[in-house]
Amino acid sequence: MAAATAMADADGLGAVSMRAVATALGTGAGSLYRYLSSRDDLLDLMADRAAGELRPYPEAGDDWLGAMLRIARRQLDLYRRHPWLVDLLARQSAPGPQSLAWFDHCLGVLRPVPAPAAAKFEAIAMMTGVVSLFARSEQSGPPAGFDGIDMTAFPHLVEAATAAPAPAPRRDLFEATVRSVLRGLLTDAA
Amino acid sequence: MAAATAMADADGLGAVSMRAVATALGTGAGSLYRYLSSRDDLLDLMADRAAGELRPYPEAGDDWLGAMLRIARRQLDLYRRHPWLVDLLARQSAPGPQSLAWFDHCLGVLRPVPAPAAAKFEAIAMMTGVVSLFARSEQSGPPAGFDGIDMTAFPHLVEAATAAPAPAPRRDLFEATVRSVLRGLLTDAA
DNA sequence: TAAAACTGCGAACGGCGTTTGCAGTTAGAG
DNA sequence: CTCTAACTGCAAACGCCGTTCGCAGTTTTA
Repeated sequence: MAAATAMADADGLGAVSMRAVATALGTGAGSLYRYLSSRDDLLDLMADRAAGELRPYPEAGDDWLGAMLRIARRQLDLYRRHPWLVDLLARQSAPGPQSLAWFDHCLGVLRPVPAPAAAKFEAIAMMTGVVSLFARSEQSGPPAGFDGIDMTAFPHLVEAATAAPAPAPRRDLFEATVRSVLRGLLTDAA
Repeated sequence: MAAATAMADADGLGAVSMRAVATALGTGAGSLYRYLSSRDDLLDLMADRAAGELRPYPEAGDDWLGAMLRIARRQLDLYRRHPWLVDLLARQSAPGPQSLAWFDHCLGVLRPVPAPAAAKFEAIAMMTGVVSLFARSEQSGPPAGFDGIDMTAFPHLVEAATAAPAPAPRRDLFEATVRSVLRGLLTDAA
């Protein structure tokens, strides 16, 4: 798991092949199957191990929203450290103990919130999703140039591109989004 | 593209192999490279073709938020029709003409909004991301059973699971989330 | 009519995840 | 102490994958 994680951090999930991991461990590809049932199994273990890095969990003072925001920031940091984690979020596999512990802590933070359990599940999932969106947009950099495209067909795009570069008031986009999503999903006041 | 799209709709992106597409077309795998530079190229073309299904674009009346919500609903419908599109969102490749046209239309809808162009870009991207999160959560079904796990370590999870099944007030979660994200990112009132 | 360019295509290459059978080692029973 | 059974590490092999290549057959150009 350590070897595979190091390789994924450096060169992405695609670099984590059974042969590469085995080579890093000084053995053959087939040997890994004494300890793992499949490559997906390895990926699951890596994901749960990384989820352990979310500790220590931010504790809720009297305001659950502030605690959830700190939790979201820790998630974002984790996704920055391990960009491949974002790709693993899509997969549907049984969550490991570390992931469950984190989820349990979130439920604990949300305990004073008067909302049904299902709503809290959805809110936590949506928060994780929003964090992953920000992580991904940070990774992918600027949105690719429009080279060799007839721009006359897209007037609004041209207008926006030629506008003033940026007045840059820019309050914290991440915090604002997470806050609005959580408040929108967990409180009656939309 | 039509053959590949049909296969992806039926069995997911993994079923779209060059050999499978070629077989459906009654030829060999290598022959496809006379028309495509790579498999990624095929995927890009499929994505842009699917983006064409977003037409006709909902027109903005006097309220841009309502128009954006209708646009988001059309996106969600598209992702339901073509679940594999969600997987393609992660890739960073030059957007095709259909995608650009859609994006341009969104900018047109947002024209009366007094926000910098960069904020509008971010808002549209975040809306697309949120839609993809909902599409994905619909696809993946219930979040996998907790079989053979020591639940005593996760008290809040147990409490939430054993709580009343669901009071089910449940206003429209999708619309509420999209609305809160757009208003949060494009208006001064957070 | 000859030459040049282009098209379709099957075979082949390297890499992948995974399976399998074989040596070498360890553990247990008589 | 010995024989046997179970387990471990491992390299070779299997069937996929995306992609490249060279060869025929056809069409365009001179």
